[in-house]
Amino acid sequence: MVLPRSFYSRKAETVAKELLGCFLVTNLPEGITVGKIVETEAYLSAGDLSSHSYKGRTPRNAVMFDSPGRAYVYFTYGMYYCFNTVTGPKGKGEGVLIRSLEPLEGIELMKKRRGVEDIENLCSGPAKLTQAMGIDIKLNGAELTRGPIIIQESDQKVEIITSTRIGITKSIDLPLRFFIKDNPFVSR
DNA sequence: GACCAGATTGTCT
DNA sequence: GACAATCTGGTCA
Repeated sequence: MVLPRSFYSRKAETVAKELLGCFLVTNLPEGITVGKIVETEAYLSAGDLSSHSYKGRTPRNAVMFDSPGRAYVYFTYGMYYCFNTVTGPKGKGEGVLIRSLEPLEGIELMKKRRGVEDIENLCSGPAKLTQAMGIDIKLNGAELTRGPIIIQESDQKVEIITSTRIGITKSIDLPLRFFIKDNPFVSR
């Protein structure tokens, strides 16, 4: 079952935790790839100084203020994309960054896109997984309730560990990173 | 293993 | 003009 919009309409921390174990699917002309979400981070709005949305709406972050359940894809470091889901009440500016996946289907395509052979190196980081899944800026604003990117629910129970977020320089003390315990595909 | 430099460009000040 | 929700490949141990 594809996760409905109501799933995303809750606060980012809740969505971030519940996305763990779910399946991210891209269906692009090159083929289908599927990965299990094993690591996420919540980004809030006002008060979260590392969130793109904390200073208000700009052309870049506009999608974060749009409807929950959309994809917020941004370009960073001159060469990488990161993938988020928009969450929370519409207009608030919250989102969840997908940080790593466990590759499940389309692994040969992932290897080709990434240029690496090691399975544990295919999707174990936010910029790695966008490359492996074929996600780029053209998919910014896409609806996750219908293709070409969707997220499917999972009935698996997972054990969740909480920690501080990675790769940021502001609001570094907030416990908004979540990952599946003992999963080898988590980044770092 | 740990640590460091370099890549490369959109975005905001 | 500074910096970025990163990754890779190098050095040194």
